[in-house]
Amino acid sequence: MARLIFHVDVNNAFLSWESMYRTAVLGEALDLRTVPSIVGGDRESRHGIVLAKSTPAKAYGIHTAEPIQSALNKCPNLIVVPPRFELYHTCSENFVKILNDFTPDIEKVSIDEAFLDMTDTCHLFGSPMEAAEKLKTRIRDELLFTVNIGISINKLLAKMASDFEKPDRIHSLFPNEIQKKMWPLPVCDLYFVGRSAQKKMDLLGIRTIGNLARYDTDLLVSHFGEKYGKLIHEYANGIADDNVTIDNKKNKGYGNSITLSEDVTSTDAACQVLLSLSETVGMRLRQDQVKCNSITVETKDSDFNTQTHQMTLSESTDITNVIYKNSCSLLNEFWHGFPPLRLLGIRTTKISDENFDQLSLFSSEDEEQKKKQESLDVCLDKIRNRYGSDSVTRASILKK
DNA sequence: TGTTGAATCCCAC
DNA sequence: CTAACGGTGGGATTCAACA
Repeated sequence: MARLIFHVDVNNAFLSWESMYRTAVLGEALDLRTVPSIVGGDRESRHGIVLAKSTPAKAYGIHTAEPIQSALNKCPNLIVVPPRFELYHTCSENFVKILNDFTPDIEKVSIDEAFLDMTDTCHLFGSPMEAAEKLKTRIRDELLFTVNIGISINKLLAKMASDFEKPDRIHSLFPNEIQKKMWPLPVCDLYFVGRSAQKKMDLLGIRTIGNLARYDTDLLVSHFGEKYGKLIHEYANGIADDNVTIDNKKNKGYGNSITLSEDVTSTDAACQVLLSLSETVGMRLRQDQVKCNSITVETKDSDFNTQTHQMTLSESTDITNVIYKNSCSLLNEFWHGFPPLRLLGIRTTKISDENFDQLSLFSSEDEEQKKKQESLDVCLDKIRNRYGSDSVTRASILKK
């Protein structure tokens, strides 16, 4: 049975929310949306990239995720404002609340976009266009920011449609419109065609989505592999068999990484960072009542070369100290102070939600030790939840 | 022959 | 003239080890 799918995308999300807040709440006269402006990370601590741009900034060729310095070179009078993540989360929650009035069948893709399966509820609001119009208007009137809405029969086409002309617009992309509306677009506009695939396709003379759609499937498979070759060919033809899945998906991994304000050149300093990362990752595992059975340590050196090393654990864990100790030994396997490290990260995978304790093959002494560390984590979690994450700090971090 | 683990690469936002 | 360069999560591919 044919479905009706909406993709709703907040226009320039962080920047819209920021300027909405500044004008409506702080009473600032300037609307950042009307001038070349960006929300950007802190350059002092080396987090200086573009998080969101205004439409006038985009006209200067400024892209999301590019270095702020590079953006400033393109537009010297660019206005740069710091992010307010708590605000954005609130905006996102309000956004989803309104979506919920149109269908319960919502898949939130990220902080600023969602798929809606409107198949069963659209009739309550009129035609698909009328329903989208009502949704868009409610968000604009009540929340003071604009969205684009894409309408089609599957997620891929709906998403492609929402990316058409912006802002504050509704577009449909039904199968009979693919040739006219989607095929003329550059191939890199197609979902899942990133930098690498685009480069390869350029060499093959594939410039538009239409070129790709009509390209020989077997030839694509030979260049891009069985899986990806077929997928991308189907996408170019608007074929995607995907359901809107209501978000109860569980994480397959939990990770944290940080670019340090200064390169690290000693194992002591590096392990201190790993401890802090172990704390946050461990806390998230315990919060979700899951354990991990594999740990990966990631490094990025001063030349931006990244490396990862991983290990499987003998026993699943959610204990901060176990994650910490193993992370340190992983790092010590391949790094001894050189080259200087710009970034450190920990990622835990092989997640299980077993609520039972696996029988230990080890001594009761080890069991005792484990129980102690578990209750230490429980205790620290409680204190931090009640009094804030800064209320307790490891002595080893204070020493610095 | 097929599976697993580790390292790397790719993609999205 | 060159540098400026985030964080999180999902997945595929490649290779070696192993069953």
